[in-house]
Amino acid sequence: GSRQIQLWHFILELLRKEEYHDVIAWQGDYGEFVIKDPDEVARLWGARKCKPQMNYDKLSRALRYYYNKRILHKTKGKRFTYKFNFNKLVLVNYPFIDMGSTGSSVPQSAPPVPTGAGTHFRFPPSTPSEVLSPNDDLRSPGGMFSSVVRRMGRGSVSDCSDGTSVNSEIEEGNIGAGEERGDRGISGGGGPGGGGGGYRGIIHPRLSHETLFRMYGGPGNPSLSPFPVSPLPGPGGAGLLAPPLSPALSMTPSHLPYTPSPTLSPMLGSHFSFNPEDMKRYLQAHTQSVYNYGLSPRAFLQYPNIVIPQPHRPTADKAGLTGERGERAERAGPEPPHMSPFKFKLQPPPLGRKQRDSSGSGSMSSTSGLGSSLSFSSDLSSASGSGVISASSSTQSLNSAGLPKIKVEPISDIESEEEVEVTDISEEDPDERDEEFELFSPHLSRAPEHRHHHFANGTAAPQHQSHAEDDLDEEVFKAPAPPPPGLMPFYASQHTHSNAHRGLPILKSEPIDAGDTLPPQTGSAGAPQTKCIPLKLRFKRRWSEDQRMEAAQEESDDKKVRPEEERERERQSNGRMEIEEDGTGSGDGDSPPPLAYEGSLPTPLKVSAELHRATAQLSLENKDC
DNA sequence: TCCGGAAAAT
DNA sequence: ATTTTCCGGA
Repeated sequence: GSRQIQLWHFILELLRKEEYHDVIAWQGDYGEFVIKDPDEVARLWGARKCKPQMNYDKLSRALRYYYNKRILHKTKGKRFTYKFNFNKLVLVNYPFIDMGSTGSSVPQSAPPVPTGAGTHFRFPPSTPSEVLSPNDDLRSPGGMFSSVVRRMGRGSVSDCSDGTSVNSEIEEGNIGAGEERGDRGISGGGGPGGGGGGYRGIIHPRLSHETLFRMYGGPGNPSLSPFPVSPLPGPGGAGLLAPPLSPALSMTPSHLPYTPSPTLSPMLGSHFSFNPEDMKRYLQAHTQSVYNYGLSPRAFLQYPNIVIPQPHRPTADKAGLTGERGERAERAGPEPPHMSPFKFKLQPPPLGRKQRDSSGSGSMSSTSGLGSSLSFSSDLSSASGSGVISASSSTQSLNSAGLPKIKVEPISDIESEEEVEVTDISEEDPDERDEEFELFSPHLSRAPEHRHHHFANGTAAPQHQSHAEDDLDEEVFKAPAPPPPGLMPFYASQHTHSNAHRGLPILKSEPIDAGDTLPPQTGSAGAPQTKCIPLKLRFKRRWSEDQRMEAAQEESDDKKVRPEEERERERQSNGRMEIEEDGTGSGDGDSPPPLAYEGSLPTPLKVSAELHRATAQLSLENKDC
């Protein structure tokens, strides 16, 4: 039944609608949400699935199945609280988003930074585009909740045989009133504060719907049914109209380039897609968070388009400890704006080749600097074709601005990865690394060229790592399909300045070579890679960043797989107690994302804006029972 | 409450 | 393949 809506999609749907804030809402941080009214959520879910007998017990069982899939985790110690593994959900699917250019707007809800290191650090270097497009959009009213929903031809109304008849609010987000809302809900009138009343009152659902539809070029794609999901009466209330609703759109004159269509949708099986713009932002945020958390930069490897500020690193210094790079950050100027708080090794630009390339710039990818050098083998990718190889890596080119951009080497560059992992990120838990690795590099393959390239660099290292173990991953996490060519313009439009020259990412397809594959590190970082690791061992670790912070209250992984360690860790974690509670007073100031719901929500929500945004854009289809 | 095994249902 | 149902156990 992958065809049908999946529970996590549904949850996300609910989460992004303030109508349901009384029932389920983001709380805590970074993907954490609380089911405030389990019965209601179950009821809604049951309605959607036409399973009147649904109850929280069953629903929660379904949620538990997500644990191993790593879509969700339980936040221990907090009742009815779960957490999305958002990274996976998003990043994996939108590797092609260029994070480099988007501006500094990311700050927001990057999850709490443990060390505080992140403060001065801004991942996305400021760029011209940043200037041009102020990030204020983040806060702007309509921003985050616009969404595009793709519906099946008949998807709009699903009728359950039983009388429940409730399906729809979610599906129809915009339709007039929710029938069932009446019963519980938002009784006060629209949840958040009864005061203003829900946005429904403010925006005419219909109107907004139409408007958006239009914006998206709806006519062209009838299947699209964008609608505003959130009120966000912005300051001045101006935000109600369509344009404001989607800052992304407004910023992107030609948002049209990205027209979610079934075929184009990155998520193949699931009908779930994000607006590229938002994704871009999200990714930025994520990136920042990665930095903040001191995660392995490896995460970036999967995203060729990501430009990482180059710490000065003329030559290959392998063990380069991080120390030095730390502080010279220069903003504008031809130099890379930031240094990364953590140490990682960037792939040295292949000098000789680089130059050649710059002149020749034959095929896009390598020259473009951003071209993706990776390919994801996904259903689509196969469809889309095969393989081109992007050149590797590192060719970096100066952008028009003259900023040297360095692209982190995709998987192919094992060496650097290893370096990173082993040398630099000591803190990092091997497991996590694995996780990350796996998370972000679903199905990658190396092109032969890469190898050569590497050697040329002198970095010939035992490369493996391409690891192909994603078999474990679920569909949802499958590698994203290569961005449709049509999408690319998106970037260009966004970043005319620096990125315009970039070529389209190219897909390279390469059969996964088992031999090459490097199994995720199982534990010993330093240990030599073993070619074959038992499947069990390879099982992915569930968590990544925040998990660690949160202290491990969460089990690290599948007990089954690695019983011993896990258990232990878990024990420790359990020992820990959770203090967080709701927040009334917590000074934390939950930061509901920049969104201002109207006024303020009754309940302080601490939500990761990125999460919000991203989820806001998701679309799902198929609501038929 | 939460966790998962098991089996059935879709 | 995912979810529903049922359920014993912590």
